[in-house]
Amino acid sequence: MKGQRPSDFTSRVVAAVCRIPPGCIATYGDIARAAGRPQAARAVGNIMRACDRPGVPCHRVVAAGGRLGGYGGNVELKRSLLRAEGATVVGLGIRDEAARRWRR
DNA sequence: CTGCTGACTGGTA
DNA sequence: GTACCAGCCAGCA
Repeated sequence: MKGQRPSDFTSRVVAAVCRIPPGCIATYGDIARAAGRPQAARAVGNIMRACDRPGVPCHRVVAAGGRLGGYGGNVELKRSLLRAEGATVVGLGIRDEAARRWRR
């Protein structure tokens, strides 16, 4: 690899999100793990919010348990985008760990 | 330079 | 099954 600077983490996160194929969704933890920080899911969310620019399908990034997480305040839009791509959005009445059961 | 917040996760009560 | 807490990371005031 290469010099792994803290800023590099951001680039890797964006690259990982860009790598998500259409019709597929990844969780913040997955992106964090792909970036090299399995526990940096929070930081990933921060980067998404700070890097919500075209080219980065942040709408394909959802929280664990089937929750959409957030989208600046347009979560419904995010849900529509995922549904349009055929992504299995299970975030309907899920709220907590019981939700992750569908995934585990 | 220091501290807080935040689009999260996992575990325990 | 549901609710709360603690931990980790990066960006910003």
